[in-house]
Amino acid sequence: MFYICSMLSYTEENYLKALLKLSFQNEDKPEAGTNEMAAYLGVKPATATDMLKKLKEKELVTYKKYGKILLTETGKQNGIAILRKHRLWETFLYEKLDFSWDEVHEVAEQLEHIQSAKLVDKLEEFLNFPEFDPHGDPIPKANGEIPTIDKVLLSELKENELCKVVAVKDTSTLFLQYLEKLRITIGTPIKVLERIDFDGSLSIQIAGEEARNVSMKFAESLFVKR
Amino acid sequence: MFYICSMLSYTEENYLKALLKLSFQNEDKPEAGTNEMAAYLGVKPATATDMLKKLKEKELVTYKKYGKILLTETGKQNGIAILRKHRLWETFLYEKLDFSWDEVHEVAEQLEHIQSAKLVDKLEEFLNFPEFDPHGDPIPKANGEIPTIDKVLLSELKENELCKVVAVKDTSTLFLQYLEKLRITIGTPIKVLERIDFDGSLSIQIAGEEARNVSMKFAESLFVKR
DNA sequence: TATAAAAGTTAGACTAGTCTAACAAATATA
DNA sequence: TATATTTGTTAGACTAGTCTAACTTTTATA
Ligand SMILES: [Mn+2]
Ligand SMILES: [Mn+2]
Ligand SMILES: [Mn+2]
Ligand SMILES: [Mn+2]
Repeated sequence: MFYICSMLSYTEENYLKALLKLSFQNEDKPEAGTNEMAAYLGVKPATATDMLKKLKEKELVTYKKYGKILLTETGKQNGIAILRKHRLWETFLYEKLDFSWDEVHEVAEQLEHIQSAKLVDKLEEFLNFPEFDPHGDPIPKANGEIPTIDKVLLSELKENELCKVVAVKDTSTLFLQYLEKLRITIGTPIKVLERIDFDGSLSIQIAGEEARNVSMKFAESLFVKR
Repeated sequence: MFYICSMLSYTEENYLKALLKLSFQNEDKPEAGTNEMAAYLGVKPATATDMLKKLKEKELVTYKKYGKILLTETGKQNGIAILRKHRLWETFLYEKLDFSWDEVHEVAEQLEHIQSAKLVDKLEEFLNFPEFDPHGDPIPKANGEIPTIDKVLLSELKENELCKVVAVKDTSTLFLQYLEKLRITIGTPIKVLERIDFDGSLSIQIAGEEARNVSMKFAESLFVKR
């Protein structure tokens, strides 16, 4: 794969991954803006502009003054490589080292920058070629392919529909710990008992337990499979 | 342990570990000089001087202009913490990911800087509390203790003495790959058949195989236990 | 002990990544 | 369309870590 250029700094890698994540987020248009990017990375817009120029120089993004930012194919493949490492490490921490799913992200943010092609491939093998990380997000393959799964937001279900949790949209500690408290994890079956039109909240049954009301915000943060 | 201060940069950590390694190397006097340190780290003396001032400011080393450098207790404990991570990661790569013993060091140089107390302790547990890394070097415990083992250089043995390999002194790829070629690894039994006074070389028997001659340089690079 | 060599320091410069403050362009809104 | 708001850029400054070149101190040696 001639795409993956290995002389990227820790920081450049973070920008590429951010751009990739933003391109997933803004589904239709995979473009991003300077401010959006800066906000995502926790830096000031001026800082993002500078880095953008550098990434453009290296042909990792296309962009012109006051215009939108788009990853080039090389930029995208590099971003995917980081995302792959991130999710493999999260899986390692979760599966092998007993980290909880709200703890893995922070450490994977560091581990994703370790440079060693052998390491990532061996890690994947050691984990038995997992397709999804602890949050249900797809783990890119070595060739850059990203597994897909059909999923909808819990909020999209109709009354009496049955489903299984497949991923979390919100990966914040607060949400993940709330899910743990509700004993919801990847694979948990949920039935929608009632939709409350007033505020968009739902009455749901978790793994056959007694009914429980969850907010619209909650229902829009959980991906399920019908 | 109030010793471990976590706000050390990647670079500061490398300086502390280098100082610790040098203090082991110069057994009697655990001091180091500026040039020695710079050479070890692959930077120029001027660079080392600057960093030294910073480490002194943080009370991680004691040192005065034109004087020798010594780690403070805090500096030492921080250095030990890095060394612990380095050796645990080397063990992980070797034991779990099938890295060879000449490949582990480079990647562990990166992994040793990952910040997460939970990670290192869980990793140690996952590896079953190993006492020695793939090169036979002791892995510091969480409390800073460093296991010891009595070992001598192969070159110190007399004719007809029997021993087992316990560690390598030289961890260069060239030496490690040579050992592999000779089918010598940690635990391999060796018998000294003859000492050649002319050049300090030895005739040895490796794991009961036929006799073989090894140089003085070789014999001074291998630690064994009688 | 005088001098040469080795060891160590200082001054000044550079890069990567960041910031603030001022400005410019694009977009939204009245 | 004129103006206000949002979005993005530039200029200039700062920090960490590095370098080279010139200088100083210490140590070794004749
Ligand atoms: Mn994550
Ligand atoms: Mn994840
Ligand atoms: Mn090593
Ligand atoms: Mn080692």
